[in-house]
Amino acid sequence: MNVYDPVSNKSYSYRSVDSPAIDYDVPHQQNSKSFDNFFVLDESMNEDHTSIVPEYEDHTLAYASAAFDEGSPSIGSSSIPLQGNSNVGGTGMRQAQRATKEKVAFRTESQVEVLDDGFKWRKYGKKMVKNSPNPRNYYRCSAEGCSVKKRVERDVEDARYVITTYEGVHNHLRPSNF
DNA sequence: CGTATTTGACCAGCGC
DNA sequence: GCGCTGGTCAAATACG
Repeated sequence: MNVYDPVSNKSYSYRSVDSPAIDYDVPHQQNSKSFDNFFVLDESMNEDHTSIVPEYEDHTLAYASAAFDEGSPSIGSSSIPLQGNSNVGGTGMRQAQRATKEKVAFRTESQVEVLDDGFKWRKYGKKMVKNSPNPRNYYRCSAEGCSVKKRVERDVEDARYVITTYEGVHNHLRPSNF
């Protein structure tokens, strides 16, 4: 899958995170292998342009990170270095027993906020968040019966980066127009 | 004219 | 409680 960013005039290539087929009947299982319908930038890009954002850390993200570490060495090794705003996760982390939903955050260098990841999204909200001049945008997967959400916001002090957080597991396959 | 987006209102959880 | 904050709803609007 390729995504063209008209502003930076670059074309990004995506691949899916490799993992065995997931069991859609168990959407919230505590199974690190249930992330295979998320997409990350190609390995060549990872070292400088992308990383998993640790600020949403709770059980789920720990699982997510683990999955990426073993499935995708380059991501794991490029690790999780860039955090200037780790205070954001402070309250969230202690709520460990909140019903765990799959939640994965990516930090991606891009001029455009909406990276086309192969799914169709319907925007349903926009919020100004504290400690950031940038708005946060809320999207829902527009396939019916599918309740996957994502939120997109710009990095606070590095406007070149976009933070995208996916939540949930698609109950359908990716539309095949890629 | 049907569908997507915008945007203020509304709501729920949490700390005080 | 009350107020702040983040997340969602929905009516109005824009858009094709």
